[in-house]
Amino acid sequence: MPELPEVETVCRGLSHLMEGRVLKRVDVRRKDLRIPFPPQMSAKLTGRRVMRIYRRAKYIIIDLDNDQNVIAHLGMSGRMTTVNQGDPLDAHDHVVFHLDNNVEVRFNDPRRFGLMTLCAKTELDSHKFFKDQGPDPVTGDLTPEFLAAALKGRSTSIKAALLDQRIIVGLGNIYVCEALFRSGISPKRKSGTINLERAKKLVPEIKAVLFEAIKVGGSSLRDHVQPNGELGYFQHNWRVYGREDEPCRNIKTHTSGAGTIQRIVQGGRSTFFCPQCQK
DNA sequence: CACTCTCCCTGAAAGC
DNA sequence: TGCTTTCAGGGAGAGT
Repeated sequence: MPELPEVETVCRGLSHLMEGRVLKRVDVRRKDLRIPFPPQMSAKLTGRRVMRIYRRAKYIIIDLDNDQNVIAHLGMSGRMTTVNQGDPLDAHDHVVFHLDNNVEVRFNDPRRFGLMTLCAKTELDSHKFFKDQGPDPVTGDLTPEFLAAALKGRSTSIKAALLDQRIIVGLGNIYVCEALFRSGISPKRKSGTINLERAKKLVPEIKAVLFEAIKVGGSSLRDHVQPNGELGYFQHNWRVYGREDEPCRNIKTHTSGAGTIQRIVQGGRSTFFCPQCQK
């Protein structure tokens, strides 16, 4: 599931492959993903040079040599792969970029929760995807003071609040669970009770879990591309996510008997946590 | 406005 | 073994 670190790693791989290259041809192989592709997207991209590729929240931004940006989101099953020109297509290869060095980059997304669209550069900040978004924990100015203020008076759970991209961007289900565990904060706690003292524990752990994942992603992939051509995915060792009924790994509790990781459902989504360590 | 719920989609895994 | 059911989840929009 691509969250901030995976998108960051995909962007670095795409930068390596695509920056400076001309899009010789772009095949758009269906009419939509989560939203329709813009009219004439293939024609609008053909002949353009890729100037820069970067991450904004969980979106991939491709900066072209005209007034346009490509905006892409991987949803939950979206992947970018690279192959040599002419390799057999997969049924879920929805967009194929043919570069001017005979390399192909493909946007593959079986579940089609992803999207790809175009936006004038001057309208990017005011685009509906971005205009209400909170700060970025990695590149932005997320501080304990900001988070405590943003959560003040809210009755919803801290788990739900951290998934809300209007408060802060980049976190998905996995990293929210991991950051709360590392902070010793219960996912069930009301957001409004995250005072400055608790925010001072939480914010550094949000940043740490994301930075660590980006570092692993960057170092585990040669040139950010795996042997199978896939960009941006790597092995993780989660402390709580997906570990229901397994022993808690928090060393501090082991002296008094380790807790057991529990799974609960919040907002229709699984939350993993240690009731003993997280209060 | 704050908050919760439902839906979109397919493939892997679990259940029978 | 083979079929059916369940689950995963980001974000939009509807509903309370």
